[in-house]
Amino acid sequence: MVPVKKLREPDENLVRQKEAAFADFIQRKGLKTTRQRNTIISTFFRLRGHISVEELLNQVKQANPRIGYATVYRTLHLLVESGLVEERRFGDGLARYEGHSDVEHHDHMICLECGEIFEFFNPRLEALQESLAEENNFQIFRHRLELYGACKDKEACQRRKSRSSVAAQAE
Amino acid sequence: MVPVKKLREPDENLVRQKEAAFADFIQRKGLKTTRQRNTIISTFFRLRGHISVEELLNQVKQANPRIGYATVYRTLHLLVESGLVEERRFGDGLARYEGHSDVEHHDHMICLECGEIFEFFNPRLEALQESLAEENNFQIFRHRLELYGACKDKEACQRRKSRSSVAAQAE
DNA sequence: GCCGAAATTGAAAACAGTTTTCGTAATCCA
DNA sequence: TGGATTACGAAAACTGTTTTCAATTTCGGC
Ligand SMILES: [Mn+2]
Ligand SMILES: [Mn+2]
Ligand SMILES: [Zn+2]
Ligand SMILES: [Zn+2]
Repeated sequence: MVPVKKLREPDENLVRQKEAAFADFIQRKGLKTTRQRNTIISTFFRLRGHISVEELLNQVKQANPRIGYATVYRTLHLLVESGLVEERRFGDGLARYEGHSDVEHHDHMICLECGEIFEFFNPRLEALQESLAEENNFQIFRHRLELYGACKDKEACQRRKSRSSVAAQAE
Repeated sequence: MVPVKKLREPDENLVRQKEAAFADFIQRKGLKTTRQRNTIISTFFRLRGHISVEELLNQVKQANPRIGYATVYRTLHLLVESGLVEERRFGDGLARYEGHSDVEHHDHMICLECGEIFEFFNPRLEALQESLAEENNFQIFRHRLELYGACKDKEACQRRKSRSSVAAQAE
């Protein structure tokens, strides 16, 4: 029931498809194709999970060490604007990015002990939000739902939980 | 059905109760009572809504212009630590604080046009989250649910919505 | 291919919100 | 009331992100 999505290995075909979609976007906007942007997006799309700027830059530098933060930030903004990528913030002060294989919306459970992030989607939950909004005469554009807690099945997370109590949330 | 909470005028008795609770907290921690902290907390508890640090400092300065950012930040941390106040972040890059008359948990709807924030609580929604977590062997410590959108009943918000499309979310 | 306007890059500076430092002042218990 | 301890406030530091700016690259038209 309501399975947590497993993070897929990025599918090479899908990656190419996205690269093409981004190229389209760039062209439509009258922007230029550059070596750096190509490096950045192809690196990004081949990563999985919720990637921070620093993580991405580190990977990118392996392909081209001269690429700097500014270009990565700028390219991520373009990716978001293109709709191919979503920005997330889970309260650790870093922006994280995910470019999902499927465009589906989903929500997150974040383990405060091991940092693992589970993704889930539940239609009843979504519908309930809609109906609550409706009742208050509110029109939802988007929402965010994050459950913070601990993995129950990992001894490590349960062990740590007992001493460190609830890890403080920074930002 | 599932009423949006109206922001109450802070009740003078409740405010005094909280001031006392904070004094207790300070004492239990072996900290000292200071004029500045008293000014800050009594100002804070008499405000309503989701207060930013700058907003609070502005108010505080009316009582004592010599109080600075550092002390306000430090006092807010203590308030959060005491459990009397919660920190919120709605994606505009500012921390906001609320000290609720009732300790109840609640979630938020945020109008991206006029900035108004509605609070709501729905037991079915909460229960559904629990059961989803259960299914994934996840233990929830806390969660955050925010619905971003627009007031349906304010012409201004509907008007603006049509041109500015969805306001971008900064942080 | 070459020109040149327009876009892009990268290093460094700027920014914004928040935290820390550090010298001075206030608190409060023995 | 002495004096160890805690707090204050201004300014500096910090962090993640954005902007600036001079130099480089792109690309449509010749
Ligand atoms: Mn995700
Ligand atoms: Mn609230
Ligand atoms: Zn959802
Ligand atoms: Zn809730």
